[in-house]
Amino acid sequence: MASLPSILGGLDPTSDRAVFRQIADQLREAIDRGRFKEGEKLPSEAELVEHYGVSRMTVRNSFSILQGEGLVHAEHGRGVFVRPRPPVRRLASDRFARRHREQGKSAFIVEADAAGSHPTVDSLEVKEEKAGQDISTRLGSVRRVLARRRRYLLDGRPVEFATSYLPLDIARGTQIAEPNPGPGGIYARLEELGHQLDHFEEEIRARMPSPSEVKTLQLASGVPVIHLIRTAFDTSGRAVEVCDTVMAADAYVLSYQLPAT
Amino acid sequence: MASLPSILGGLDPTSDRAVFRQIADQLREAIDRGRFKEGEKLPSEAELVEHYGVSRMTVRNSFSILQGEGLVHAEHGRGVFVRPRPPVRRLASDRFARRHREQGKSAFIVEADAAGSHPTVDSLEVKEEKAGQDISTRLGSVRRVLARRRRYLLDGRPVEFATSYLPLDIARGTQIAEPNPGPGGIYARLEELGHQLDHFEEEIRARMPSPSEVKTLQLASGVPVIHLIRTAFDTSGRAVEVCDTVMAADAYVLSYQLPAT
DNA sequence: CTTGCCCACTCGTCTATACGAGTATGCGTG
DNA sequence: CACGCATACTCGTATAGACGAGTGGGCAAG
Repeated sequence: MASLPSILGGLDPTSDRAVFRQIADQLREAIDRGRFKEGEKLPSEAELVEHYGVSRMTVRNSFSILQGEGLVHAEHGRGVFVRPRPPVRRLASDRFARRHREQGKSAFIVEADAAGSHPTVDSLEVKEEKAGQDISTRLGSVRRVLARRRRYLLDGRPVEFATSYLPLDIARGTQIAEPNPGPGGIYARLEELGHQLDHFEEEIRARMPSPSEVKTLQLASGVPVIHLIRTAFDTSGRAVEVCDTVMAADAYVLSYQLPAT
Repeated sequence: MASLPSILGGLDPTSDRAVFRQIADQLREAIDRGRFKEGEKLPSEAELVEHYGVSRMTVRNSFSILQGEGLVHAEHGRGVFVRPRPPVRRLASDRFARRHREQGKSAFIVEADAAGSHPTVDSLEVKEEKAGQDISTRLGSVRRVLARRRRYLLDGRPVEFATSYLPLDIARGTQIAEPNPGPGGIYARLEELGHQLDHFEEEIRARMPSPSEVKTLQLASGVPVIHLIRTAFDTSGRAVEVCDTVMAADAYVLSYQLPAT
């Protein structure tokens, strides 16, 4: 690494911009310009204290800004690093097309394999439970539902946590209530049970994660989540499934095709 | 407000959870339980210092956690407040349907009026410029483009900043290059120019805002942005427009309909 | 009564210090 | 050579204090 003064400038005492913001600005710009590359270690707190002639808390304050922006992450005992942009998983709007369902594996496994990643599914939980207000409304005022919870990982990194809710009168006693729903997933089973799927409705929000989501998805600070709620409708117009998904936003790009008609 | 000890508990010195995290946990839980309501003022730093018997920086540290989660926001000289969840704007996937285009006003104005909000559009800029790498690729290797920039506000609050890029050979000299593109917007003009629209492609990402986005959208800390890139294709398969939109995530829910075929 | 100022309270910024805990390296011992 | 420990360096947590600046209410002067 080049010497600090050659990368970072000095402070402007006449500026009304707070010192810790000025430091954050300089570090951010250096990162943007590629003076610090992805995964690279930034100068230590002590070095910056020395360089700028400020106290350590001021430097830490600067780092905390960059952390909130998702630009860097600190590792206890090692240093502060430029956060690498992880490879993203693209979700195409045709990902539930029937033709993708004919094969054996789940959509997640197939896609990940194709992308050369190592996919895993864990924390599988299948149980009957009371539907929350929102789920109940979306499914048409059902009281109890079958909930299928699972977490998806790519190369060991959790990227998505999803829960499917199905009305008991549809799912109870079927393979949908089993941990392994069989080839083509629960959508294939639903169609076999006579619920020909007609269309899906997806609602998308983005927000900062709750503490429990941070834990489940092992999220770095400064990484939002995408909250997707999908409702599946059969040809009779009935909502047959609601899938509530929370995704690490830095791992996904969602893609949709809209007709212009 | 009830007395502090009745709302907030004490600290657990035996816990290995940091004190400032314990305080943040208690405040978060109190907010979730509704002990502090939306827009309500939290106890001041001094009060919490007194209640917990810790130093002021520790309390501020707790607040900064909650701020990062988007739960609270501080106002200089006034206090720390529970951040109200603003009314959200729903974007339906049929928002570009031709029938919505026949009327005079823009989609944004019509929707906002219907929702009882007061819509504004400002920072209008229309100019020719060099296309960036990404835009150029999406439009099919064009070098220069017409860029239309505008910011949308609801009841005075900025919620969205959008830039439309169009190939010069299509847009130059037409009403599309005027500040006011006329009734139905640029999509109506494109169709009049013989570019019958076929479909749109939308890419969605979520991330923390850059400092300039924080400024433009007046974002509170802990609010991510939704980054949407829409490409419009005409019936010949040509990309005729790319619209790059950055939205305040707390102001939007995106909604899509997908066929199951 | 109105105006304007003062003051108390609030958060914002910054310093200086202390100790704890995780990481990595190198050196000395076996 | 291999192992283990000491040590230096890193960030994490917490204290105590100081001054600045925005807000709002009360009080005094006009």
